Amino acid sequence: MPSLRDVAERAQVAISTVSAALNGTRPVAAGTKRRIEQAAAELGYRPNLLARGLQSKRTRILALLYPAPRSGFGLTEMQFATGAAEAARELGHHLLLSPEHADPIEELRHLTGLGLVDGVLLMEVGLDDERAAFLTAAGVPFSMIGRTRDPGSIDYADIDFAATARDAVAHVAALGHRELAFFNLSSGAYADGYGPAVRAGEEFAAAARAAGIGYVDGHRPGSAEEGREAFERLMEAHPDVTALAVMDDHAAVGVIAAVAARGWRIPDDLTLLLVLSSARVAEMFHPRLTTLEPPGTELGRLGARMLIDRLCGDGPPQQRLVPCRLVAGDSSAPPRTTGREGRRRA
Amino acid sequence: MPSLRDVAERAQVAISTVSAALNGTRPVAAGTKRRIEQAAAELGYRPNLLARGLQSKRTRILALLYPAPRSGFGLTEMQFATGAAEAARELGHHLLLSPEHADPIEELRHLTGLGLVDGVLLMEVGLDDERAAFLTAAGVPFSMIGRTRDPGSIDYADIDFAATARDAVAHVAALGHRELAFFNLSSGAYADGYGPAVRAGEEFAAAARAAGIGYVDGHRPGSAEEGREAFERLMEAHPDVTALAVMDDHAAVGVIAAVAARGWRIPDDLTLLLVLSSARVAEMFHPRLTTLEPPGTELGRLGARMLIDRLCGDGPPQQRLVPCRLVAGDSSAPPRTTGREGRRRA
DNA sequence: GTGAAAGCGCTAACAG
DNA sequence: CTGTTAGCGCTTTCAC
Repeated sequence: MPSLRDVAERAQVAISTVSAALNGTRPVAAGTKRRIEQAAAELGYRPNLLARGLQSKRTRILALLYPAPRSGFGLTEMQFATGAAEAARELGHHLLLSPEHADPIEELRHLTGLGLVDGVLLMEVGLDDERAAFLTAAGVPFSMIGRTRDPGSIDYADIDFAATARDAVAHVAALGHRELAFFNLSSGAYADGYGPAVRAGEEFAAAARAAGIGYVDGHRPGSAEEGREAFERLMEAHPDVTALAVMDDHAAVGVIAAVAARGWRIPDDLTLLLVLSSARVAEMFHPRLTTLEPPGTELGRLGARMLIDRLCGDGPPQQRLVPCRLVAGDSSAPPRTTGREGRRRA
Repeated sequence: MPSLRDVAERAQVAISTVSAALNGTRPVAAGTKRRIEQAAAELGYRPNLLARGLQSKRTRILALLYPAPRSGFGLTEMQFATGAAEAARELGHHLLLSPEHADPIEELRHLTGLGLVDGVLLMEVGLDDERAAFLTAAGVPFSMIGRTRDPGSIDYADIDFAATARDAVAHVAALGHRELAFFNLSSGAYADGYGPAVRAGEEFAAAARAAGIGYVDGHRPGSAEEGREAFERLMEAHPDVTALAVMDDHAAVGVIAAVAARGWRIPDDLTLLLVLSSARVAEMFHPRLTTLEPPGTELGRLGARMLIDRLCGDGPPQQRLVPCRLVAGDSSAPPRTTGREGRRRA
């Protein structure tokens, strides 16, 4: 690998001049600059990032803290990573994929102490996330995909649950539904403080209220079996519900089975929405479910970009909310008009 | 951040002694060593990886080349990344997630020229992969998840398609099936030289032959619609087929629809196997499909580990094949005994 | 405009 | 066993 010195020798100038010419750090005569650039090109010179980083205290490397995959982990989480990696790349940075284990704080202390990364990207952020508190205290630049309860001036990109809920409610309301039920994420799979579960729950309730349509929640099925049970209990207690929004993929499988078991069909007898699941998963269902697809790639990109912005200069905190995209499938239709016999057609 | 010098001052020894004590590079008196370790601990000293890398020419950073996600991309690819990142971490290394774009070779040249990474991990390896050729020529250490047509002495971890096919065939044969069909990956979604498609195709044929059961292939549906059509054509041409192995998730959706359309049920009238799809996807189906689940995490781990082995010392090339895990679902059963009316029960 | 020189934090000879 | 010294490749004063 050729170094600055090799370029300097070939161009017959001093090392510092080469550095200046290549980085534009200070004015260099046009002719000299051309000579240097040519020499660099001929030698295939690439700046050594380690040397540069050692000197400048900036490595242009970001770390994405990647929690150990748990149930419910899927495409969206992977999109965070790929989106962040792409955005980083476009902005001349690199992305380290840093798996988290038993003691996130200790690992964070270690990682940031290495001098290897300029900043950290947090995902799967809890409402009271200790990592965020630690990084703030340690003065390490970071941004979040998701957000804590009170993000203060921390940069973050999160799902706009209010808009998502509004869109979902508007979608079913437009079809004529007057009674909507909501199955939240299981309290088992996620700690109770898990942001998406809390926020989605609140916002769906608010959106339904604002739209003046009936609303039932309280169920939190986390598996197909629980989904089946939840749906049966729902129909017992609230037979007038005609539309259902489900957060958990597996629960949706159970709901579909339960619907079939009572001789009903989707969408004729029940409008089913899958919330926070990717369209790719929705396509696995038959009929294809209407989905509120989380903007995973976009959030990853935003998270990386705002972190890089922060590293470069400091502006005001960037806090972005992006709604899920409603992808209409074949699981939404006007409400059934009778009880058990299915919807009458005109 | 405290440096070696700070530790040296506090312990009243020379910098090089601290380095030696902390790295075990050369013998250090027990007492001195203890003093040094204590000083380091008190200061919270962390070695600066940049400085170390600059000097030692080893950064302990690996790059995983991550192709732009395309259709058919899923959990398995993510598992490569998380598995590799975890294994790297356990072995004291870091993993850079490096997205690939238009010109993989140029990007590879760039990445390796930066001096940032010690080695490269390739995934989605083609039978004639130009990246492998480039890295070999450039003398950059690398390993592959997947493999080229002729891997020579390159380290790789790949799926054991022969064992996978054998297991799948044995599974259906044990249930009593005598006629198996195989739907390969679409030639559209993947270039014709895509290893898994080619190898799985060959090995399923071989396994069926070896087991002495009838075998039909040639279909390559890449979507639900194509899956539906393929199944109908299959049943027309080969009405005696009772078991079907499908490589593409979406095609499986179509097959299931087609099965239902002709009034059949799974598994009573057709045993359906999903090959190379994660159990998580299989659970989305109803009934839950029997799956041959690719060892994504394992392959990622192996890939990282063999690369690190290669970087440390050089032994013989490591070439590992890992079979898919057969996860029995509710889509396999003994063959139907009659044509259209479904299986008679005893 | 350009060059010489110091030094980022570390490792690895080489003396002692 | 321990200290001194010389860089790794780069950025950055500071003279000229």
